[in-house]
Amino acid sequence: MKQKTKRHTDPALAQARREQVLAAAADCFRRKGYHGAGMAEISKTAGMSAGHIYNYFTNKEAIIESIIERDMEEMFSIFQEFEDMPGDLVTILLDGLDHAVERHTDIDQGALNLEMLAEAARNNKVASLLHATDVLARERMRQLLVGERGPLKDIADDELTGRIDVMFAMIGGLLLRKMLNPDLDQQAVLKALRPTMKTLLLPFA
Amino acid sequence: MKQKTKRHTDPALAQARREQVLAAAADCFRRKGYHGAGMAEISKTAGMSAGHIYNYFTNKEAIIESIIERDMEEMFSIFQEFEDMPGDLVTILLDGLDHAVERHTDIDQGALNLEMLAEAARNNKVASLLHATDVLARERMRQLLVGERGPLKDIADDELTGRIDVMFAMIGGLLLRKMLNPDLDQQAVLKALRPTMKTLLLPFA
Amino acid sequence: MKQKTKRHTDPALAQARREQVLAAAADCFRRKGYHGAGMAEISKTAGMSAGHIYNYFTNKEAIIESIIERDMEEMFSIFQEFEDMPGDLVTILLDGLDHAVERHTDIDQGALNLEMLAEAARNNKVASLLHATDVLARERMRQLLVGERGPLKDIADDELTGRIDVMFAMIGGLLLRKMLNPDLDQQAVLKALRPTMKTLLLPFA
Amino acid sequence: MKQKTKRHTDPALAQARREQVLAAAADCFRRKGYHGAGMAEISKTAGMSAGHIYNYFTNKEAIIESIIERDMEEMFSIFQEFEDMPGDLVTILLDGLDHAVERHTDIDQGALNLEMLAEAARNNKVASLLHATDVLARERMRQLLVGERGPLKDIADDELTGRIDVMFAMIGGLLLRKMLNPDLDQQAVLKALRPTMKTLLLPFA
DNA sequence: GATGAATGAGAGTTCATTCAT
DNA sequence: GATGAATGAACTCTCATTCAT
Repeated sequence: MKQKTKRHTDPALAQARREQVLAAAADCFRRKGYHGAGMAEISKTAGMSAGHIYNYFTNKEAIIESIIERDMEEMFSIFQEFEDMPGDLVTILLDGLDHAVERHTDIDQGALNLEMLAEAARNNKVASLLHATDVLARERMRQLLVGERGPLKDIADDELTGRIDVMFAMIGGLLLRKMLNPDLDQQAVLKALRPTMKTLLLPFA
Repeated sequence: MKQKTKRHTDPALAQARREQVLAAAADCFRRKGYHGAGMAEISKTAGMSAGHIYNYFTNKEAIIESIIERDMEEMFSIFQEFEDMPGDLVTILLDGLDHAVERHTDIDQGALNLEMLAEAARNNKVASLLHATDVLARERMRQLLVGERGPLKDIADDELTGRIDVMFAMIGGLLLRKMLNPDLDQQAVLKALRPTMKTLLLPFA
Repeated sequence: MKQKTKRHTDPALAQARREQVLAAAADCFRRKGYHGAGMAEISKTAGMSAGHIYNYFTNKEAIIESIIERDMEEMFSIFQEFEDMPGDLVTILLDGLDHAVERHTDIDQGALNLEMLAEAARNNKVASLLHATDVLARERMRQLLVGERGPLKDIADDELTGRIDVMFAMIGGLLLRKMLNPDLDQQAVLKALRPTMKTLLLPFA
Repeated sequence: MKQKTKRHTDPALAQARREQVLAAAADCFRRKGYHGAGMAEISKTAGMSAGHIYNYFTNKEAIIESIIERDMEEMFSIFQEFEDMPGDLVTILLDGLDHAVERHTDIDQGALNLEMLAEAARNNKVASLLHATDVLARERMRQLLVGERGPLKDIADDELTGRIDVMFAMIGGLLLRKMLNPDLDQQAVLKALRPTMKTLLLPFA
């Protein structure tokens, strides 16, 4: 429901317009929040009239939904990268922490993510999308960890579940840290993060 | 700006009224979010007229600001408890995880906290309050860890900084986990969380 | 659903405000039509802010519904008058034609009635109200005609049905006549109308 | 104003296009009403782009005006039929009632007619067209009734005027009846309608 | 001739805030 | 102190109309 089914004669143009809107909306949501940003402001940022946006999105909600879906796809590509990398998985994941910290301490993206989470608390569609995304992310992670190359092939299922949630909490929590502590020292965080993640990636003693 | 400077003839009554409003507002924000809850609903929940609220708070923003201040005080009392407990600090902190998980997976409180964080991205007053609270919380934690009974008396300053941020990220991140995965298994999380926190509380090998 | 259930401290004031709005809206609908008249215009005509109207009516639709209900009540009082009058019913009804013509050639009321009928074609709630009103009106008329004093006690049921519909068509149709022929001569109409109605009120030869 | 004065290179094609639009618009207005039907829907129904319609009609109003003109012509052809029929005029007119009832209880056409009448209350052009049509219709009827074969050659002029208005009210009113009472029994109506119309077509006793 | 992308004014509605009582 | 009637600006969304192609 997040994209108008309306046919456009020039699909490339339509896609370009859609992306214009998504970029503008993401920007506005970051700065003003979902409710704080009006369609007027979004349209001005997107460089098109407010009315025209409705040729590409059924309503404001559909815009944030599309943004979420876009993010979802991006997340999958990250998992794919991990899966495609050769070598020891623990090493790969620990090395990946640098990027993860980078990504989760981008204050603009963080603000946007918070908006989406806050919106999820009162908008079922948004909540469903986020839940679905999370289910898939956990599943991908699980398969990574118990797969052929996985370091946790032998642990109990619910222990694995707990570990994954704690990993995600830790990484996702960085976003909150950056909001609450803008001076967050990434290098210091990484130094503490690596041994901690290692604990989670290997069987407990 | 969060409290009217207006003089009230009966300061005790005024204080009671303020707390009535704060409790009602927190309740409404939890259920509907900051933007979703209207002054009408808050006033009904508080058992007083909408207009009357403005005798105690200059506007809606001032209400959420006051709620944050109240929460801040609550957090300090938790640190105080840790400090007052006798025995081994690592044990105390690890035992405290049960309560921490409990507190951070309360979905209503989580929704409210997310609202406040999201609001911080665009409301300077809210941001300042949260930042100040966080500075104090980190400081309390630091003193706990490097204090007389502390397990990390000997590590470098910036390493300690990193560890604290990761601990806070991990605990705070649980809030996000619960929002994204409402079926979160608290016991499984605790089982993974304890060894992980222990890694952070003791010098790395 | 046409009246807000919201409690008002001063019901008399509330009622007065409601009537202010209804009068203003009826006026605007007459002049501009239901769709042509905006809430802004109605509120200006009513002498209150647009927002305030929503304290008394849930939405614009509820306003036209209330107008219809008001008209419905007026219609019943007219039937009541007929029923309360002593004397020969045929004479009473024929004498009532003067008022009927008067009422149905009021061009403002006519315009408003047409709006309501046109709106009924696309608004189910309005249609239901009008249908319900019409059912009741036909029933009242039927009881008048077959009642103790009625002139058509002995005719078949479906003949009676047909007669009532033709009577109502004839009277209601005057409204259309006045719209199409503003110079309509009321006296001339009455001269033709009386014998015609008499034909309908007495058994056919 | 109802037709663009713009010159078209192929007038026949232009005329065809105009009729395409009129047919589509009439269809849409019937189903959704004048205000309920958008130019987008009309253009889709007409099988041409919205913009192109503006090459044939200055605006939406011009479309309904043209529809009225078309209907006007249709009405005249009905009178012509009566005039061309041989035999007793009273019989012809009474026999014509079947068709009249049929035509005036078509609920879609009725909705369209109501739209036009309602529109007349606020659109002078529409009002003028309808008035002019009505003048002509009354004149045709008058000539039928007082003509060579007419049954009312000897009655006073204003009595005739009144009778015609009542006849038209009765027939036109059926449209209202059908809107208010969709279950209207056509046969029962006809049984009551014939004697009533006969009363109007013959000198009063 | 024909398209439909694009506009922008204006629609109905909500809600934080004010103020007379 | 307390009320809630009243305001009005801002919101999302629609749609007749224009115009570059």
